[in-house]
Amino acid sequence: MSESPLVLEKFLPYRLSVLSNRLSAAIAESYSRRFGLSIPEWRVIAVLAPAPGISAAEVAERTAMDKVAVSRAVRRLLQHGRVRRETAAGDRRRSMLELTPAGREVYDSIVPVLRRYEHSLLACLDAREQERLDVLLQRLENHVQRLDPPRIA
Amino acid sequence: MSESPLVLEKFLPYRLSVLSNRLSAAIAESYSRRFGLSIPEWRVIAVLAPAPGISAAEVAERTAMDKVAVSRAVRRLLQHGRVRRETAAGDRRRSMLELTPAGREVYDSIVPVLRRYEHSLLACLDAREQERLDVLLQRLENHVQRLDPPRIA
DNA sequence: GTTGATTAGTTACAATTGAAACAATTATAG
DNA sequence: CTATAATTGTTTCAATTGTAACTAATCAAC
Repeated sequence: MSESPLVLEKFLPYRLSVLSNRLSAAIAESYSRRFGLSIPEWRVIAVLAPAPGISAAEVAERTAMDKVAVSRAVRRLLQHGRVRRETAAGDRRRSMLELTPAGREVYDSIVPVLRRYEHSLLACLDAREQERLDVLLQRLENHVQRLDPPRIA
Repeated sequence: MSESPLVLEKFLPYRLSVLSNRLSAAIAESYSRRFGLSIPEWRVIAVLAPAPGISAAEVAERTAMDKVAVSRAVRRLLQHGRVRRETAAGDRRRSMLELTPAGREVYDSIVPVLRRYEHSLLACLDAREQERLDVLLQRLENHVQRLDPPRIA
């Protein structure tokens, strides 16, 4: 019999999961409805826009997606004419990806909406609190990497 | 052409998503390896432990899962003898769920491990910072609910 | 150069998930 | 009562995802 039960609503990883899922769902709904984009597709677009010419592996790194997910997202983006792919000169395994004008249009339509949404989300915090949140998250982000995974008996 | 690109690594919903996914994956790995539990199954166990007798719908509410996911998790827990189900007296649609001794054992094995993990996660913040994080998350949690979803043009 | 190991990316198959339709029971309206 | 609606939970089918195996190209060692 455990002394005090673990209350899910107070358990940090669970709280982050619920909050994050709500946000992701709300956001994904908007660009899915308008452009038929999945979350992985949007993420690929988001990193290609400011860094044209990077490879699929680099996309995977920057989006925290695995290479299979990137491959599938890229294929659909190619099919819809939103991304262009060339083979890298000097290494024919590597691809060079960039947005097409159509892809750029999608990006340009979505960015201001997401900015507004983030803004209205953060409206419940004043400037100092926003700064604190940023610092705290950064700390957690760095720390999680080095953390030993939990091990059961 | 958007004035300044949206940098994914600084976009709050994305940051929360990556952080939360890392945490969930690390945690799920531990109880999956040891007990063959999925995340939904663990969540069902976690809410049944302190609230025996609740219905599937109540489980869904408390875990932020949808009823289909609860149904499937419960079925597997029943199969493994970790949960017991009765029909509610007075409403034969409703089920009454509770952990079996085997289910309770699983719970009791996992809880201290998750506590330790949360503790070592929070070790990168001092007491005041932990308090701040709690307040900020609570504010965001409340706020997100009332927020209009983002709408693209 | 040739062999073996690595790396980039894709494909195939299984497992998970989500949306909609469904059966069974209870509640509501007349 | 009876008909309609609403609720609880399950099932079904399609889409998404994850793991592992795979192809092709490059690198490293000798």
